Amino acid sequence: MKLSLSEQLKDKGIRPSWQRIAILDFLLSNRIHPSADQVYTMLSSSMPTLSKATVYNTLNLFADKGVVKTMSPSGVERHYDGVVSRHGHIICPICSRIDDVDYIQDDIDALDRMMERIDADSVDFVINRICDKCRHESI
Amino acid sequence: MKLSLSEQLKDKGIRPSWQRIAILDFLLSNRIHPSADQVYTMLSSSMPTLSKATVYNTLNLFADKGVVKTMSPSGVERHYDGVVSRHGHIICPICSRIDDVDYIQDDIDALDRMMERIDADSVDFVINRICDKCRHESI
DNA sequence: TTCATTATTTAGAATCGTTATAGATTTTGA
DNA sequence: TCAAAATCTATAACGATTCTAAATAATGAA
Repeated sequence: MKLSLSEQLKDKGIRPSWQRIAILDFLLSNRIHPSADQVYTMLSSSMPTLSKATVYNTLNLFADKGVVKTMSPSGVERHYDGVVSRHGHIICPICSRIDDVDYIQDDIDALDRMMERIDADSVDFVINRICDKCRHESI
Repeated sequence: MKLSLSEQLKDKGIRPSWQRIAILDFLLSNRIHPSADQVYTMLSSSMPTLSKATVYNTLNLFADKGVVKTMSPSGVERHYDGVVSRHGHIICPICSRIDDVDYIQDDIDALDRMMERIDADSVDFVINRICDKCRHESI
């Protein structure tokens, strides 16, 4: 059965304020791996009283509790992914665009072997690939 | 045969100023994956006129030319690795310490298969593991 | 419900990492 | 040797993130 957003947050020990629910909802229905600023900008039109500090606090809280994963493709701005099930990311080294890529069994086996060998808590791939848009523009 | 640092830089199209050589030398002889600020702080005692801007400029130039690799373990500060040959990184999710880990053939095969499949420019593992120091302190 | 307590949100200031600017210095090659 | 180009320096500016203190909202006991 599928849990509501509110119940998903409670499950992770997070009190489900409407701001938190809105931010999680945004991440799950817009899988664009946004930055905190993008989340704030895109939500503030429908939530005029939303504060940027709340967005940062919430995303940090989510990251702490494992509700989101973070990545820093450009190294200067943190981006957030609301989908925490196992999948990889293709990152464009030029524009820092992030796309999802599903693992095939081969990948999962390799990751599992490495986790075992290193005694790791988690292992992920980072895949660098110039995205189609940047590839065309650079011609 | 082994190239001097100066020749290594020339090979990548970088003019080998003594600041650039010193920064590359630091990265290669202190494999601590330092931040720009760490590089600046640790070098400025022996190079009193060194400017922080030079460190940032140089590290950015090195990254552009493929002399170093960058990573953002904590997401707020960029770190630099002077060793660009293929190897993985174990990152402590608590203190952001970065350690090297050599790939075994198995890993390399899996990475190569994934690169082929995705048409990627490069693929790396990101291995999360609480380091021994943090593991002990959390007891 | 009412009240006190605690958690959350807000706005703005402060901080920190990084980049931009402009002038000084060094290097290069004619 | 001298002009042109590249590099370095110091500092200002910027952008992302965190901190602070006050306001608001939620909770639970009486």
